Amino acid sequence: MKDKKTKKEKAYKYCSLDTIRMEISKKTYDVTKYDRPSVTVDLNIFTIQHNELHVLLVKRKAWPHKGKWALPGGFVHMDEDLEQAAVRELKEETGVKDVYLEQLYTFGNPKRDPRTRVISVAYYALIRSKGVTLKPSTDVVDVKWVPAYDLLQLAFDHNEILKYALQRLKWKLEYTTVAFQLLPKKFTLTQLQKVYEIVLNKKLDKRNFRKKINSLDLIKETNEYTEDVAHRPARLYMCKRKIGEIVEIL
Amino acid sequence: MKDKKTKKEKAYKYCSLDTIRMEISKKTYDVTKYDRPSVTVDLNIFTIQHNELHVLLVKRKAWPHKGKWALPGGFVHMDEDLEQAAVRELKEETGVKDVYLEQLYTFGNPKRDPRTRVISVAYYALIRSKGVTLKPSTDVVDVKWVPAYDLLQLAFDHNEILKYALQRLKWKLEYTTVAFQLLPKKFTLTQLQKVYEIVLNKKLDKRNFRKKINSLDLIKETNEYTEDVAHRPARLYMCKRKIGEIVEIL
DNA sequence: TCAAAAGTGTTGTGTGTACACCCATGT
DNA sequence: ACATGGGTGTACACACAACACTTTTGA
Repeated sequence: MKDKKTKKEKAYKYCSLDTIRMEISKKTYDVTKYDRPSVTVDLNIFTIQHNELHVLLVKRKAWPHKGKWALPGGFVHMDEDLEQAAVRELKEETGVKDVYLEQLYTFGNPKRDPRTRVISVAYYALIRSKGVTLKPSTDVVDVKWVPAYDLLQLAFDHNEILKYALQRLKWKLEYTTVAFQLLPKKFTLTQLQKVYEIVLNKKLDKRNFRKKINSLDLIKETNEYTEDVAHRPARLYMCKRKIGEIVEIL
Repeated sequence: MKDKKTKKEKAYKYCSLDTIRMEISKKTYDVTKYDRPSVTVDLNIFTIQHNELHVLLVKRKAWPHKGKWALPGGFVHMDEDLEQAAVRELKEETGVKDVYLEQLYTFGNPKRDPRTRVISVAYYALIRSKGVTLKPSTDVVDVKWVPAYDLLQLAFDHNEILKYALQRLKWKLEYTTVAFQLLPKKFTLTQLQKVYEIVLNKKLDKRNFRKKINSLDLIKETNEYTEDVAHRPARLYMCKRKIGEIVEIL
């Protein structure tokens, strides 16, 4: 082992600079000989508004699909991690920040973008839309929340991506603690139940839901109650767990 | 609507070729102005041999990580789908073909490859290793099956990728019908149970396992039995379902 | 006093788990 | 006859589903 290493070092020591350059170019040959695709990130950002699940869309300013609605996203820079790129693009294009992103899937159909070969790594996240101000960047004409189940014609293959994200979201809700990301820090049990009903798109039994949530040690009660409501005030709860933790919920 | 289209066509009709070229270059500006990363696929191919889970590895011929074991994989060509690339690389590097691949995750740490920025889309698959002949391509020194839980030092971030694949594999086995991919077309219930015990790495109760499998309508019995065994022959079964179908099994 | 949502238990049904013995074959 | 894995049933515990009435507040 040691002998070999010494030998190798020696070999390099007496090489001319050109030989070393050639050596390097040989070594990187397989990397540089191919054309490279572009890589983008696309983001599925969900929230709940008016008792409906919404997704964040941007209106495209430029060709291709100029004027169409699309998922926010953009090109990955050479020196940044994929998730970093996603966070950056989201902030740049929409003004939304501080979200916990999760990777969804990578879409690589060679024809999905007419400009060139573009491979897109899709991410998704859930946020509380209260207090978030959307500000379209110079790259897009507009940003808005759209009901996630509206069959809008999106740019590129973004309909497919969104469909996939919605599927994953349902699964995540049943098996992890992500639902709490859609709620304020302090929430009522009915609000929590609504989140499940909206995303899973089915009615749930109040008593069974509460029994289940209580049995899971997910939340702790506070001594605060909803105020100024025209009915009995509801106790507020807080989530005990880390976001995204895996727990079988429903 | 119709009016707009006519207008656009007219606009182009009277443009000089140069104007059109400029137009196109403006349109594609955002795509071409960035350096592009390379994109690879990496494959986690699993099988069962000698009552142990094995993963397919190749020994690297060239820098970087020359001589180290790595997951098979390689660069995605400009005109091929990601999964196509995975299938091609697998066949080229190892001789393995006809596998049902599933996408795992995309790894994009900027430093994961010392040559340049390389983003890797990881895939995984389960195969029956009986009858598969491994033949290393000219790109690699060797190909072999390695026990999946052996803590081998792999090239790049392949240890991390493999760990992730093993986790996903366990999940897949419990919630889908992938286990059958590790078995011959006709198999005994004990063989099926072994697959679960090996991958999940825990003993299962024979009677409960059979009861569960039978209740799920996954398999149909044949009238064939194992032959030449030094004990009571076992009935052979076949899978009724499509591979990868989602069914809660354990 | 009415409207509106909050909050609270019991019972039946089905599913998972633990557990031990006889059977068919080859040597 | 013995070693080896094949094949089968029951009892208990626990989780899930269905279901209705009282409480508290503001208007």
